[in-house]
Amino acid sequence: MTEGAGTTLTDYPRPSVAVDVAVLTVHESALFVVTVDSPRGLALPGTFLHPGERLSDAAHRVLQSKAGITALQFHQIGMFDAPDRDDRGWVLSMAHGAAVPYGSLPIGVKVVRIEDDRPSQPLSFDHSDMVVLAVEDLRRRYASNIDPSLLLGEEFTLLELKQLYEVVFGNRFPKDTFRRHVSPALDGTGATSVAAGGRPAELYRRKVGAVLPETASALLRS
Amino acid sequence: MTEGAGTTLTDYPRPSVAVDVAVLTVHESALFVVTVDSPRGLALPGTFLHPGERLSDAAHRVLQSKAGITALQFHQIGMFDAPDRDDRGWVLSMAHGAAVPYGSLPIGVKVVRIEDDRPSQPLSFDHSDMVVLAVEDLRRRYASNIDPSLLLGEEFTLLELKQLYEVVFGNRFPKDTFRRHVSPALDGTGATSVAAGGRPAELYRRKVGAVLPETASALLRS
DNA sequence: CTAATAGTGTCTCTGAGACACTATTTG
DNA sequence: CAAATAGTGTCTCAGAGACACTATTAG
Repeated sequence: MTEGAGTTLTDYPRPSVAVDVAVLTVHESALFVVTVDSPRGLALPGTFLHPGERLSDAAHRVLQSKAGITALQFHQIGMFDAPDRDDRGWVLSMAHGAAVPYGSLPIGVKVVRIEDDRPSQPLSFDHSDMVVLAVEDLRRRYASNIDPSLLLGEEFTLLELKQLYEVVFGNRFPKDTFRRHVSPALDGTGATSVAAGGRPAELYRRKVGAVLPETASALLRS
Repeated sequence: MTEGAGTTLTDYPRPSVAVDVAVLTVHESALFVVTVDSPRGLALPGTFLHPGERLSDAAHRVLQSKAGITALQFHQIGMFDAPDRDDRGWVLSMAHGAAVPYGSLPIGVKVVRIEDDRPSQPLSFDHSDMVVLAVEDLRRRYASNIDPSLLLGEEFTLLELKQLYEVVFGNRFPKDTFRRHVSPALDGTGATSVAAGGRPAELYRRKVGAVLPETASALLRS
C-alpha cells in the first residue's frame, strides 16, 4: 500500500480532519437532528481530530463538550472531501450518525425537525447532506434490528415500538401485522406497563442477537 | 461545527490521509481481490492523498499507477483510524471498494482468492478487514441492483447472471426461481447468445432505474 | 354496563419454490 | 434421432395482510 517504498511518511501538505455528528432523535412523532450555532450558521456539532485520537472518540468528545450529550454508538456515514467545502482551508470531514432518546438531551439543546427526509432548515457546509445520509443509515439499521440505538429503554410495549418505527420510517403500520413481524425478535417479560385507559400492555425486551427477517424490511419500507 | 470560532484552522498536528482500494473481481467461480507487493508484504493498492485531491480521484490514481486498472465506481467502505495501524506514523486510511471484470485486469496483476468471505492469505496492515467490508458492501449493492458494477457487460444471459450471483453471494440458486426474481429488472433484447450445445439463450439488458424487490434479497442471502 | 387499549384466531389471496414440461439448438 | 441448454406452465404450501373477535383494564 501507500506510496513509495521507504519507512518515512511523505511530506505532502496534510488535510485537517474533522468529525461532524448527526445526532438523531424522535420527539412528537417526528425525527429531529441536534444542531449547534456556529460562526457559519446552524451546523452539526463538529471538531477537529486531535493527534492520535480515534474518530469515534472525537465524536464523543464534541458531543460532550458542545452539547452535553452522551451517545452510545457512532456510525460512519461518509467522508466529505470536497476541497472547497470549508473556506478556512482543506478540511476533510468524517460524518457520523448517532441516535439518542429525546429525554436524554440536556435542556437548551437545539434540534431541527426532519421533514421529507431532510432538515427543515438548511444547515451550513454540507451538513444537510450528512443528515440525509444519517437518516438512511438509521433506517437501514432499524430494518435489521429492533431499535438498536435504544431510543426506547430496555423494556417497551409493542405500541411504543410501533410508534417509534412509524416515525423512523415515516410510515403507518397495522398493529397486528407489525406485531407478527417483530415479535420473533422479542422476549416478553411477564410484566405489564401501567394501564392507560385500557388493558395494560406487556413489556418486551430485545432478544439477544436477534435480527429481523428480510420480509420485515419490505413492510417497513412499504 | 468544527472547533473554535475564528476563521483560521487549528495548528494541531494533522494526520496523513491514505486511500486503499479493495478491487474485487470474479474468476473461476470465486471472488478475488487485487493486491500489490509492498515493503510490508501483500497489501491493497494504496496511496496518500495529494493536496486538494478528492478521495475517489486518489483511488483512481493509485489503481492506474500501481496496477494499470481502471475502475468505474469507488465506494467508501470505512475510515480506518487506529493510531498505531501504520508504524510509519499517524495515518488514517479511507478504504474503498470497487469491482471490475477479470478480463479487464492487465496481465501480471496479483489477485488473492476470497474464501469464507476473507482473503485466503493474510494482508498487511488492516487490509484484510477492509476486504471483508468490501465484500459485504458488494453484496449489499448486488442485492439491490442487477450487477451494478458491470462485471458482466451491457448484455448477458440469465445463466451468466445467475453464475455471477452465485459467486458473489456464495450460494446456489434454482434457475427458475432466480429468473423470476431478477427478470422484472431486465429488458430482453431479441438477440440470442451463440449456442453452446443447446438452445441459445436470450440476451438481457439492465432496465434503467430498476431495483430488485426486497424479496430478491431474501433469496440471495438464503 | 361502556369505553379504551391489548392481543389473537382465522380467512383469503398472493406469490415463492419445486417440478415437470415444452422449446430450440448441435451433432 | 439423442443430448444439451433455455424457458415456462402449474401446483402446493407458507405466510402476509385484513378483519373481527376475545381479553383486560378504568370508570
